[in-house]
Amino acid sequence: MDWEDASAKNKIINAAIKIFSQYGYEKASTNQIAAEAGISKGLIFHYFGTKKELFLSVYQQAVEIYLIEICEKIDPDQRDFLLRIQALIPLKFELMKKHPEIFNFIKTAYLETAHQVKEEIAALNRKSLDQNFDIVYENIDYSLFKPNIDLKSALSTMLFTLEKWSENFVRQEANSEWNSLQAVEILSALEPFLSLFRVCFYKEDSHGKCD
Amino acid sequence: MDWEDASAKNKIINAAIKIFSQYGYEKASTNQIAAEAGISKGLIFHYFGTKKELFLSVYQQAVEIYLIEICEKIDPDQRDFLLRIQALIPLKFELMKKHPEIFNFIKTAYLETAHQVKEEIAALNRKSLDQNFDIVYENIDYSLFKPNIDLKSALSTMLFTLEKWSENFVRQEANSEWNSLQAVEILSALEPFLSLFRVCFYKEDSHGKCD
Amino acid sequence: MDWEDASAKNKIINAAIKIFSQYGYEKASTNQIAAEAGISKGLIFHYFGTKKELFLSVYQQAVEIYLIEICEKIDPDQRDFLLRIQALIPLKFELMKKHPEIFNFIKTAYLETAHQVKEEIAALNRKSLDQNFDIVYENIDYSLFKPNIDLKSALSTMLFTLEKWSENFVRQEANSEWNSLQAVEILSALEPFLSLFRVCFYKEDSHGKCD
Amino acid sequence: MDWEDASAKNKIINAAIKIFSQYGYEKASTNQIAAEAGISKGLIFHYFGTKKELFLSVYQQAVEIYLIEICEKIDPDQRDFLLRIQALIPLKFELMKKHPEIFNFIKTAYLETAHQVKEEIAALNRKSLDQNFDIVYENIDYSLFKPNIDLKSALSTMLFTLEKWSENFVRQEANSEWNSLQAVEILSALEPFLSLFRVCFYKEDSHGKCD
DNA sequence: AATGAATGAGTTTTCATTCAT
DNA sequence: AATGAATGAAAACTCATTCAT
Repeated sequence: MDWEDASAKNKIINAAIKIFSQYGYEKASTNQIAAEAGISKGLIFHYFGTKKELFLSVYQQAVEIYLIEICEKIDPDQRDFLLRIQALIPLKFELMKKHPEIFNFIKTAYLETAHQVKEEIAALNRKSLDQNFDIVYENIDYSLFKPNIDLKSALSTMLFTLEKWSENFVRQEANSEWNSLQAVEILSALEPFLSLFRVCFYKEDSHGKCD
Repeated sequence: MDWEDASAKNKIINAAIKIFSQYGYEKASTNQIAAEAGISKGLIFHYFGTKKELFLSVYQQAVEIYLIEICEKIDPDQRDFLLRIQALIPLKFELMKKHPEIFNFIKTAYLETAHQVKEEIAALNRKSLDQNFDIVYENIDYSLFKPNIDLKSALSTMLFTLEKWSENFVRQEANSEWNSLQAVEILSALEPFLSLFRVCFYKEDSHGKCD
Repeated sequence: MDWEDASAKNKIINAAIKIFSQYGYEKASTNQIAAEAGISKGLIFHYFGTKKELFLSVYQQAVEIYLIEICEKIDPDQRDFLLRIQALIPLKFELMKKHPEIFNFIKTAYLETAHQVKEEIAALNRKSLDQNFDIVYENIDYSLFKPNIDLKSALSTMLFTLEKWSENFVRQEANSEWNSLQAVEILSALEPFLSLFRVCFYKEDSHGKCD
Repeated sequence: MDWEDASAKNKIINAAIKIFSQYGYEKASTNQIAAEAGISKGLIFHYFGTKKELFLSVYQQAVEIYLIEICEKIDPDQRDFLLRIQALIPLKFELMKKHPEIFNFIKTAYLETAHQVKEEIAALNRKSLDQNFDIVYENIDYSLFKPNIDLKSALSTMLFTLEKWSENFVRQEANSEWNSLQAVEILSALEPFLSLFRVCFYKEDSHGKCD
C-alpha cells in the first residue's frame, strides 16, 4: 500500500501523523484527526480499533518512511565511517524539509512518555529502527584509524557527538527558521568536529580522503 | 521550608514528583496526586491554583535539589576538563539512587512536549539549570590539550559523548536493576572512552594525570 | 426543524428552556438539563459545544416563538394606537398559558445579569426583538389625538404604563393562580387606564371607537 | 451601627456590596469578598453563618441606605403629586453618583433570579421598601386634578411612566457616561412627560405651579 | 474575635469508544 | 465501507462551609 494514495485509511494515517506530531499522543483527539482527514470519527475505529493501535500503525508507517529515506541510503560501500555518517546529515535535513510532520512525529514519538505506548514503541524500534541502523557500523575499513586507539569507542564517540549536536541544534533553533538553512551550511558548522575526528582518530595519511 | 517535612504542601509536592515523573504532565491527574498525597483534591488548588503552577513549582524544587546535588559539586579548582566531568558521573548515579523520582522527574520534564509547560520549563532552565552548568567549562587548563586541535570541539565531544552514553545506558537498563550497580562499575564501563579522549586530545606528557 | 418534535436536540432545547427559566443561567446546571431531557450529558456538548451556546440557541428559539406569537400579530392596519397595544395583552396572556416556560425564559433572560451572556442577549435583542417591536409605533393615525399634546410622550406613556402594570401584576400574582384568569378579566382590570388615556389624550369625537 | 465604621463586620458588608453588585449572587465568591474586605474567609462565616444570610444582611443594609437617601426625603407637605415624585429624580441620580455600588446592588438584587434568595428578598421588600414607598401616595391634594378622570389610574400612570423611562434610560446609557450628567439635564429630558401630565391630568388653573 | 488549612460535592467540558443504520 | 448520534467516565477546577488553633 502506497502511503500517498487517497484511500480513507491513508487519509486517516496522514491526518494522524500531522495531529499526533503537533499535539502528542494524549492531547491529540480522534475528533481532530477525523476532521483533518475529512472522514467520520467512526471510521477510525472501524479501521484501527483503538486510538493506541492507530498511533502504533502510524508510527510504523513513519518509521518505514524514515528507513527508506535515511537508513536505506546508508552506503555500505563507503568504508570510511566518518564519510558514511556525514552523508546522513544532508539526508536528515532533506527529510525535515520534505516531510516535517513525519520527522517531527518520529522525534516526539521517540520521546513519548505516555505510559500506554512507551513499551510498544520501544519494541517496534528494536525490531526495525535500531536493527536497520546497525548497518552503519558494518564493513567499516578499520585500517584507516590509528592503531593505538579503541575503535569501538572512537566510532561511538563520533556518532554520539553528531547526534547530540543535532539534537541541541534543533532544540535551540526550534523557533528560528533553521528549515531555510541549506545542508551545506549545517555541514560547515559541523566542520570543526569532522576535522577534529579526522585529525585525532584517523591515520595521518588518510586525511586527504576528507573531500 | 525543608522539602522533606510532612506539611500538606510538601506531601503534595512529593506526590506530584512521583506521579508526574511516572505519567508525564498531561496524563498525570490531580486526582492521582491527591490520592497519593493523602489529601483532598481541593487542597492542591488551594495551594497551587492550577495544575500547571503545581508542575512548575515542583520542577523548580526538583531543579534546586539537582543543582545542590550535582552542579554545585562541580569542582572549579579541578582544571583538567575530563577529570572534572568524570567526577559528575558518580554524583549522578548517587542521585539516581537517593532520589530516583527527582532524577526521573527532571529527565521527563526536560523532554516534556506538552505545549502548555514547554516554554516555561525552557525559561526556568535558562535561568538556573543551563546557567549553573556553564561553570563546567570555566577555568579549564587548555595547556593540557594538544595544540593542533580545536579545543571547543574537543570539549563538546567529550561532554556530548558521556551524556549520550549515559542516556543510552539508562534507557537500555531501564527495566534491569542498574540501580544496584556501583559507581565504580559504571566508571569502568566508561574507561575506554576516557582513555580514548586522553590519548587523542591530551598532550602525551599529561596522560599520567589520569589516575 | 419543528421545535416540537422529539429529536434529542429538541429534547435538550425543551429541557434547557425549563431549567434555565427556573434557575437562571448560572445556577442551571448541564447535569440538570441532561437529566430533564433524558439524555447523556455528553450529547449537550456534542450538539451545542458550550453551555453558553446552548443558552443562546435556546434564547433565539424562544425569541422566534415570541415574535411569531406576539409581535407578528401586531395589526398595522389598526391605526388607533391604544387599540393596537390593547390587542397585545390577550396575546401575552395566551402565550403565558400555552408556553409558560418560554414566556418565563424570555423574561428572566431579558433580566439576566450573568456577565458572559449579557452582551450577546442584548445583541440578539437589537437584531430581532427590539426591531420587530418598532412596528408598534408605525402608521399611527395621529389625527385621533388632541392637537395640543406632545404625541411622542403620550404614546410612550401609554406603552410604559401598560408594561409596568403587567410586570407588577405578574409579580404580585406570582404565587397565585393568575394563569386561570381569562384575558377578559385582565382587560377589565386595565379598563380604568384605557379610558383615562382615551379621555385625556384622544380628541373628544374619537372616544366612541373604544368599544 | 454606622455603616461607615471600620469594624470587621462592616468591612465585610462593604466588600460584599461591591462584589455582589458586580457579579451577582451566584458568581460572587466568598473568597473574593474576603480578599476585598482584607479579612479571612472564616470570619465571614463566623459573623453571617452562610453566604445567603450574608447576602440578605447586605440587602437589608443597602435598603436602609436607600430608604434614608430616597424615601425618607419624600416631602409629605408637597401635596402636588407630580412635584413630589419629580423631586425624587435628582435624589436618585445623586445616590447613583455617591454610592453607585449600593444603587447597583439594589437594582441587581431586585432582579436576582437566584432561586435561593428570591423569596426572602420579596419578603424584605414587602416589609420595608414597598411599605416606605407607600407614603408617596399619601396626603395628595386631589383637588388639583381634573374632576372627570380616575385619580388612582392617573397617579399610577405618572409613577409607572417615570420609573419605566428611568429603567430604559439607565439600560441604554449603561456603557456611556450617564453618571457625568447633571440632574438638571435629566429633568429637561423628562420635561415633555411632565408637561403632558400637567396638561392632561391637572386642572387648567393649577398649571402655573409647575416651577 | 480571627485565621486559613482542609474538605468534598459540585461545575463545565473532553473524549475514546460503541452502535444502529 | 461509512456515518454521526450517543454514551459515560474522567478531567481540571470552584467554592461554601467547617474546624482546630
